Amino acid sequence: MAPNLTERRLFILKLVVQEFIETANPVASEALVRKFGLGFSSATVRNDLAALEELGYLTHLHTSAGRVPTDAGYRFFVENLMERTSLSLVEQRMIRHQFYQVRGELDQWIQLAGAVLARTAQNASLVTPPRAEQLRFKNLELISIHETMVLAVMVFHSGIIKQQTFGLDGVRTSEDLRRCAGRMSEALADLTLSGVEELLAQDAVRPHPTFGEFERVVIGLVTHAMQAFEEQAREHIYSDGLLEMLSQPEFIPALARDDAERAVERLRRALDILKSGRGLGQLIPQALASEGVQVIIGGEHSEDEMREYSVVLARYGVGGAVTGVLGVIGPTRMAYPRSISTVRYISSLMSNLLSELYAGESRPPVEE
Amino acid sequence: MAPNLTERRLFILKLVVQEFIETANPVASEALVRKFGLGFSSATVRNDLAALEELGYLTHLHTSAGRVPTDAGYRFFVENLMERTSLSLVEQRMIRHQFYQVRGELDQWIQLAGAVLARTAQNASLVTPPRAEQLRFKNLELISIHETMVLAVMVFHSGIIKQQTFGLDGVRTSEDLRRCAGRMSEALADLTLSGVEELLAQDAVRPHPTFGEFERVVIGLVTHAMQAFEEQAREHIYSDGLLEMLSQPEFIPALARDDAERAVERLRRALDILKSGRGLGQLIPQALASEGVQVIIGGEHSEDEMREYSVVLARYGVGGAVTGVLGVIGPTRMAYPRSISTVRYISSLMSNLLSELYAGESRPPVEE
DNA sequence: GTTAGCACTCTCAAGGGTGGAGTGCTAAGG
DNA sequence: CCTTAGCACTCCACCCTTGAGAGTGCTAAC
Repeated sequence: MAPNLTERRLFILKLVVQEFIETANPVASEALVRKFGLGFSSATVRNDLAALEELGYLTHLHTSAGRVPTDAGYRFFVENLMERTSLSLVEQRMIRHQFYQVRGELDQWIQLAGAVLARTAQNASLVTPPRAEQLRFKNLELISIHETMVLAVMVFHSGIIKQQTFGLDGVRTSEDLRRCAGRMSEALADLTLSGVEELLAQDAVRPHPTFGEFERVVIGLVTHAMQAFEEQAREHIYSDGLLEMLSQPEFIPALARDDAERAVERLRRALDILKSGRGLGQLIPQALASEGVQVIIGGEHSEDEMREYSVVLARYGVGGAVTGVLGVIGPTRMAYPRSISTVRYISSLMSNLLSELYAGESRPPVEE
Repeated sequence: MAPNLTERRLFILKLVVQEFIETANPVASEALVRKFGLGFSSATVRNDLAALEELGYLTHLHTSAGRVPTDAGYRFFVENLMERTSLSLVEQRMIRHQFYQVRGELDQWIQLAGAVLARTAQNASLVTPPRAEQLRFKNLELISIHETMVLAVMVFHSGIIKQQTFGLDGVRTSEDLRRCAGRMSEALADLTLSGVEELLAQDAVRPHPTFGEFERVVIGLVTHAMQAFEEQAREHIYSDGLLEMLSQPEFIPALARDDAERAVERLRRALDILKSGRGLGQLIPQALASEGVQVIIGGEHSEDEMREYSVVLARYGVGGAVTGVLGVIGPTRMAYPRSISTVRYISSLMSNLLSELYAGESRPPVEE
């Protein structure tokens, strides 16, 4: 800690950050003294504020404006000043209850997690589906939709399902299809993508005794589906809470300190980020490789588009087996303590649910 | 047609609407004469504009402002003045090509339709998944995830799939599960929701000979899934193109005639409508029951929230069997000809794709 | 090191004036 | 009777000014 950071200055920094987070207005020396009944005068506070500005933790937009935290200021706040809180037990219980109501429906969890994150942190949320690092084939079913049209349902370990329809050359009975599906299921069981590809390659060299044209088409289909999935899983990000984020003053022209113009421009930018995932860059893979809650603040992003946003992320999942990332995204003036505790809670809740699903053993109840 | 609607007045009305749609600025008499080289003076145009205003097709916000179409004006334009155009062949081909690339993946169609609609009409889009008016059970598969956890995959006619995991009391082998699934598949085959419910009810009165506790749990699961689906299908609307809609001047404060405030308020409203489907009211069921492209303009909506928006909708699907709705939503100042032709094209394209899938017979190629 | 006092800076909101755009009306012309 | 030129009138949009208020930075005294 820098030498000229006295106890008092730290305290004042903390107050400034908290106050700005709460009110979204630049905070003035006088106001601090008044609001918190500090035992020293506003002139003293002014000196300290100037010192904190010198250190790079605060700025002000013009001479007669109050102070505003810089990214470094938020960072310092998050690392050293913030009190580590948890969601209230009531909130925790309400959240658990909601998850209980959609038990068994994995894809609902993701949506629910997104919605709860957004609502609780009052910002946008993003969730990636849990992803096994390697998809393993489990089972195949072929269902005739009509004479020449077949629906293939592929089930993978970890409960992921892909469906795909395709046309036939000739007509096949359902019995025929069922037998074929059984045969294929056996042949492909437990294979990963590379395993399936290998099988296909071998078959090209020395044709498999029981495979016909049809079987090869199906294997091609499976390969395609697995490839598509691996690709898409890397990309696809579910997001929610635009409306919640929009209720932040940064996006409300009347309240925005600067031009109304910019409020909307900001909004467009935010939408773009959430929709395309552009700007998130390496954040997701990075979070997947880390433990605990990651906080990335404004200019710390590698992407310039994110200069005005902060992201709070955490990994969830069981062991190294099935993992995803979830988090909150919002303006740098974000209620970090709340966002962090929300993300932490939801990620551990999701981890528990997943481990119940996959390991059959539940961890001790989530507690903070 | 009202008696004092001369040829010329109709022509002028058409020009005003087109011009306003294009520029988003109130259109002045002088400007019309200049831009289109009309063979009569601005004073004449002014008289006609006044007459058209008298008839309720135009307004102006204050004495010295140009004319703006009313909802009735748009309506008249759409019904009587607009030229019925089609998408260019190049566009049609590009769109077809994109659909070709995701052939076989039904849920991708929906997303693609949403994206294409939005991009082509430069507004937000909404698409409901194709829905059979009655879900019919086809097939069930039970897959053991681990000892006490089972994944149920339910397949319905029309290729809809639902999955649900659930816990077991005891341990069961996969062989056991498979047999059970086969038994259940047979028992429930081709039943609708009410059929399954009836079966369950009968079983309560006089227990089915081959059903055990486990079978009853599974039937309960199926019922639940079917109920959830029927409920959700009614509700769930996929939407896209927020960004496209945001690029309309109505949402850009600098260009909005009125306050910047309102541009953002409008936006929040639009987001809310798209996310919750609130405000769409009876539109979807109505569109499902109609043929052709429906246009609902501003105040014609039953819901007041939609006063500033128009919706262009069309049903798609095969016969009465599997149908959905897709369309475009945007400010009343919408490029109706383009929106309508886009919606018409995409809906007939989707219908073709679906009929290929379900009927095995393809309609003649889509052409306008 | 702390504080009171004060000059200075900058924003924000309100007021007033001006130019321009566009209409509505009237009276004259075809 | 329809069309048109001319003109007064209205209202917005923009600019400028002004004054109040907020908050700082500095200085000198404690």
